[in-house]
Amino acid sequence: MHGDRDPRPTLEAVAAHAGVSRATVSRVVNGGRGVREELREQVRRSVELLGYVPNIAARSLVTRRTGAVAVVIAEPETRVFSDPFFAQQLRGISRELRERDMQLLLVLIEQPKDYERIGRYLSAGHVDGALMFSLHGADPLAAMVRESGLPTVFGGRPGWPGAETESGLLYVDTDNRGGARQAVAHLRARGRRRIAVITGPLDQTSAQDRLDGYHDALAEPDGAPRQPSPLVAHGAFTAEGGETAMAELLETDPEIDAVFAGSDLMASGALRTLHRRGLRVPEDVAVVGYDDLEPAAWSEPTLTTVRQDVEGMGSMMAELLLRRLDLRPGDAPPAPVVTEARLIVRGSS
Amino acid sequence: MHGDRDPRPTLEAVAAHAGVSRATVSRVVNGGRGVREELREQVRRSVELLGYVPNIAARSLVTRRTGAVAVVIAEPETRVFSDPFFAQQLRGISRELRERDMQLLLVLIEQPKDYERIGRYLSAGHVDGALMFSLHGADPLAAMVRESGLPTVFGGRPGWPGAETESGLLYVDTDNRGGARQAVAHLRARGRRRIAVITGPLDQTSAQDRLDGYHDALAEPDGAPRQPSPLVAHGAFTAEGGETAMAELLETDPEIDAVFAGSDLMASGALRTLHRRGLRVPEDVAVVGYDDLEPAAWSEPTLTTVRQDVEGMGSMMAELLLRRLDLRPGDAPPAPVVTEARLIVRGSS
DNA sequence: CCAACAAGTGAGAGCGCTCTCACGCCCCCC
DNA sequence: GGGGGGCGTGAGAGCGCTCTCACTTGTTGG
Repeated sequence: MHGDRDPRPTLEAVAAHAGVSRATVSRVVNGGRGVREELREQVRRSVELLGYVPNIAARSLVTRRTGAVAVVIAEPETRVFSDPFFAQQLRGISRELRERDMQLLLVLIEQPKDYERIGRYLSAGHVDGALMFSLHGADPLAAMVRESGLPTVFGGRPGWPGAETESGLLYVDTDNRGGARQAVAHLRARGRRRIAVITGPLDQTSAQDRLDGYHDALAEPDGAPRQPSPLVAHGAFTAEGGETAMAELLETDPEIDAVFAGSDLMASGALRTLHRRGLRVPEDVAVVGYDDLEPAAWSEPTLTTVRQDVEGMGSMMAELLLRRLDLRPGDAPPAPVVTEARLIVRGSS
Repeated sequence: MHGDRDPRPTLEAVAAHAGVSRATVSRVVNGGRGVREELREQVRRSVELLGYVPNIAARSLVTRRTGAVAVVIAEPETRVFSDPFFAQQLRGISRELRERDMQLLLVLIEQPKDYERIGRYLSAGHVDGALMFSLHGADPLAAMVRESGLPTVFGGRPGWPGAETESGLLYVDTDNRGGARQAVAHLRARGRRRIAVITGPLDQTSAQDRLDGYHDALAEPDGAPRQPSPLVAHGAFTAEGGETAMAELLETDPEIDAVFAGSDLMASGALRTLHRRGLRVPEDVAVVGYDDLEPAAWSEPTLTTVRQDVEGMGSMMAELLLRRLDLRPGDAPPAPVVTEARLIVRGSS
């Protein structure tokens, strides 16, 4: 019942079995360079036969590498976590790490008091690097990471003051601005002339960038008359927020004929408000979302939205971090990555 | 740039600084029993001053404890992972583990070939225990775990052949059968007399249990005439599945006046089919879901559903595992936990 | 033919910690 | 007053691994 997992063979045992020294077995186990093919094969057989698995604790004690990467998800609001987004990124990350035999340590931050502890933890050398998500504005973690020197890759462009000019900062972002621009340009191409925007919290660069893209698109000359002024409301990336934002917008300007929501969730909220007011989508008001989450394809009508390769972003983050970890003194450091965003046209526009 | 995280003080350094032996510092760091209060305080000061953090690799090398728990999510279908369910459970787990200074190793299984590797990994002593989710029928992991003797707690009652009688099996489940019974009883109380059910994949106990609950409720005498026969369709726990299942049901029996879907997702699919056929909800057909996920509250009409304390289940799983790990020879082993399910009545019934 | 060198292998130290054991001290009891 | 027991402390072994260094062999060039 108790599981006799202990009599695990050690390097020593394998060495004895294969009739070689510990050092040789170690060499074989770690790549096998500099060992005669014949011997190598013999060691491999012994490893197989005895079911040898290296003890990572012992290994990392001497190599000073833990073989683990922390994935830190700061979650001041519950919202963040019911988001399929993370799940998908995590998946990409997991795949990449698994290929490199690295472990994924999941660190969830819920309360402010967790911060200090986790900062300590991360700088204590328990992991080789960290992946961090959705930091808001000047998140304390950012500073901690910088001080500790822990190699870190951020999910989404960090937005703390001075982040743009910080050198060596690593992140994977999607082209939020370009995606938003596409969305709004699409609405204009459809003949919409009073296009509103519902933004997320502007202390996240993704929300700010999407808003910027909206402005970009409005400013682009396309032959049609310019929209008198931008129409902006804030929705906090939640469905409820989208609902009230849409209501506000209609209050401000009942003539609105299109709305670009900074997330599918907010778009779904907006849709509800429009339904309730008896406005038809897309006939009266066209709606475009952002993210292309599953529900986007199910909503009534199906949602035109902007898709990003979420899983790919996850694996890129991991890859970037691994490259950074493998960096040799002479090498050029890796650079941030910005992935493409693509408009998916469906029924709502 | 490179982060000079290395000159971390060791036990030795703290001992020297405090003028005591390594052993004493170790004692203080690990609970401080058997050390004079005065000395203890002095050691604590040194620890604080030098910023000492124990090297877990060294520690676990000798204690044979890793201080880590694997959370294994087998995910043959993508569906599983876009499910807010896991996210919430993970959160409960994370909270519990954090309190005990244990680490959460996330292990995602995507491909069949991952199984063997992960089985090896788990039995290799890299973690002290494992938490496993949503195993289908006779998942290979179950056998691996059993063989390796790795302490494990399952999320959801395991369903492999013989699992019921296996002693020492630990899991946390919700009262699926009771929840389903409540749902269907509620429909009958509302005067519905032709109640259909849309089930999930029956190789998962949760789906089977909910179906059993449906049958239970139909069999309960309540004064009203008995429904001639059960009406069952399968929906695979997806929205699309719910959609087609509902269509099949209406095909079979156009007189259906209520449907109990084994998940909110399937209920939302059913809702779409009903809409499309011009059937009104709840006037013509009442709908009840299961899970109480966010979208349940947003659908049109809002969905009557069965709620379970997902986050609580997560922390219970962790707690159960930790109790199991701390078990001393004489102690009574912990037992599985089944949490309550509660019907939430909303607009669709 | 021997020095110079490369390649393959083994011996041994040591990573930072825990834990057993022995030692010294003080208190108590006969 | 001496022996026994408890408590607090330190010395030292050893967890399983990697890595440096020295050694042995085989190969090459002068």
